[in-house]
Amino acid sequence: MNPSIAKIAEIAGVSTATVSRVINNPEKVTEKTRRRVMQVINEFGYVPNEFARGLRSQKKNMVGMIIPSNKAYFLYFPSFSYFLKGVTETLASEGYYTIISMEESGVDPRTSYKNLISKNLIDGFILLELRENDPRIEYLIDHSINFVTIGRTKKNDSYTYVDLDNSQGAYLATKHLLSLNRSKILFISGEKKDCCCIHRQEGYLRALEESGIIIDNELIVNSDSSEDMSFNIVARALNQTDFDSIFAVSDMAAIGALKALEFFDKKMPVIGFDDIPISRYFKPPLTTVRQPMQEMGKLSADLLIRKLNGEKPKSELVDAELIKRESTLRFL
Amino acid sequence: MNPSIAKIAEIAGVSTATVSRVINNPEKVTEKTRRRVMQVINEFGYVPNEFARGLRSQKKNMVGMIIPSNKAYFLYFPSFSYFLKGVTETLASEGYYTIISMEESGVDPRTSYKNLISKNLIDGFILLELRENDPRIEYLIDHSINFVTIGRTKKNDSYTYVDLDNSQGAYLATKHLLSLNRSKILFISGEKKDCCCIHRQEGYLRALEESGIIIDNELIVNSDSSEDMSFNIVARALNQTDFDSIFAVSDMAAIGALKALEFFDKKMPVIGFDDIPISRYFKPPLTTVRQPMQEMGKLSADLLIRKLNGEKPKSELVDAELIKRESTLRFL
DNA sequence: GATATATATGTAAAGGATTACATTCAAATA
DNA sequence: TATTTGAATGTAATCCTTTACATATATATC
Repeated sequence: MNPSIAKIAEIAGVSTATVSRVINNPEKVTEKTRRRVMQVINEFGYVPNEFARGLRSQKKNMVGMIIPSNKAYFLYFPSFSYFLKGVTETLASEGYYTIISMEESGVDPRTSYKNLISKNLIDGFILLELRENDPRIEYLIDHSINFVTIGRTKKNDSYTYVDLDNSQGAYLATKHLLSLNRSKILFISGEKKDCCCIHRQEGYLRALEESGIIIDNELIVNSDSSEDMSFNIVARALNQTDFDSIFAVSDMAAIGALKALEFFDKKMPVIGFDDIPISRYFKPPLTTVRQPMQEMGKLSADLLIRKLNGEKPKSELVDAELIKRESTLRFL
Repeated sequence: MNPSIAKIAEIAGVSTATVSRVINNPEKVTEKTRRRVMQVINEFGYVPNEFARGLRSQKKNMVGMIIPSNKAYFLYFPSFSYFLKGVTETLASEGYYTIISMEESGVDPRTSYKNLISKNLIDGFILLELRENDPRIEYLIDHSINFVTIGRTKKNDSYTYVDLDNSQGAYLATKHLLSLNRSKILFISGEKKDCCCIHRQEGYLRALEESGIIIDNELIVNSDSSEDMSFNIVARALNQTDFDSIFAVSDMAAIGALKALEFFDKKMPVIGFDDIPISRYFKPPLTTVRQPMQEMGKLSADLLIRKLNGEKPKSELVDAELIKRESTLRFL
């Protein structure tokens, strides 16, 4: 079907080695022969066979991404798709392909990685939904596989990450609530081991401390970030705890909170995190913290490519943006 | 790193051919040698190198999916992610990998396909967002590349598709409005060439005709399915046209319509299409038509696999489901 | 028991590139 | 002009499988 390098070489009157050089190391070839070979390549529409190339050179031009398949992640997906766009477009521009698969639930999170690695299919990975002590990190380092994570663990000097400055995002959100003269802020966090949540809690605490407010541990609650659990948490808290505003670690949790408030006919400012599309359309529209998803996708792909080229790029922390909407503004 | 087939063969005391048979055609090997070879394979954790395999056998175990990158599609993504889950999990279970990339805007829609095909990287494709006279269909048929489409064109006997029964979905929606004693239904359609829209319009017309209602072409309007355009359409229609309910071709368009109604302080039943997550959370919660996305993903992957195995599977039409919510129920 | 047939296994080519090493050729130096 | 040096090109091995074909072994038939 497609002509092989041998055919191109024959027609151009050179060896296959020279054709290969024209493609991969043009500087090692005379201007004159380069021209001639390129002409034949173009004329015949020759494109190197990726399988042959990958087999011989061990460079596969493939990057893997294994997507968490829990429901929460899916709701979050609209923003995620911008991330995906950033990743795939950047990778494609450097000749890499993106292989995706879904995380299998109920198995060791390393299985999918193991699978792709042992098949010799992948140059590197982009890791999503990082957790403290994530076993994938050690596994990939042990197998000398290149990777970049989205998010970072506490011990983060042994790998390259792209992370939202979650702490700063939470700090902005908390400051915003403080500026509305709310000081008893219920913080609905997520799972304890979730790296994002840890940093967000940090930002929340920092803002409070900065304003000289004494931390009340009663006001910090863990959840699974779901709407339902958040509803229940707020419903219970309304009886048991004294609070005047809510900062939730995800938009869905914030929505659950708003529903609980509405149900019990209470009103107070609520902030979420992520800026999923629902937030804009919810009534009241939800104040939230937005991540530059596409940029993060781009960045992570960039860093990975540089790692694959043997560089040691520095990790990146990107800024969060507070999006103010009715759910807090109506308390101005 | 990973042991090669030669090493396994040596240790098991057989030829590489036999090892290969154990893996690919176990029925051609004695029970006894199969056992022995399998034991060595397991012991050393041998996994065939996909690049070598793909090169030699021309079976690449890769399926490509090129994702529309327009904003509308991204909002729709949460459901799309279920589709993706269906696709990747089904493909993975048969040993296929999923390569994704983003459609480049402003270029021939065939470019990305061309690229992957010429690199000899892909066994087949799943095509999204089909249009009437979609140039990709002819292109792929011409190059004898296997593919399955989501959606179908008018002329659909030359390829295999999975499609929602859009006509039936629209029929259900229209019937529902009729049951609320609304007969002057404004139909906000999408782009004229969009296959979905064509079928949805068909269902709308069928329901009306069945009830003996004379079609008023004034009531059928094309749009880009966006919230804004839909808002404007309804705003204008309120002055110029006589209608008592709205059926929009997408949830975002329905939301635009609801906002326009609210803005002009009018009330009437509105139905959307797709059941994006926003619909459930919008006020009023939106009546809409749901597609079984995960099932469609599964089905399309199934059909593609069967095509790759040389079968000629029949296309599939799946049922739509009407999800009744406040946006119509409050007019009961 | 000899022959024909079927089954299991082995040998080696092929798939299409990259690349270490060898060779050729031209320019630079003495 | 003879010699050295460096750049351009070619030769052939290599990456790791699969598979057509050849051979060996077991089974069935007469």
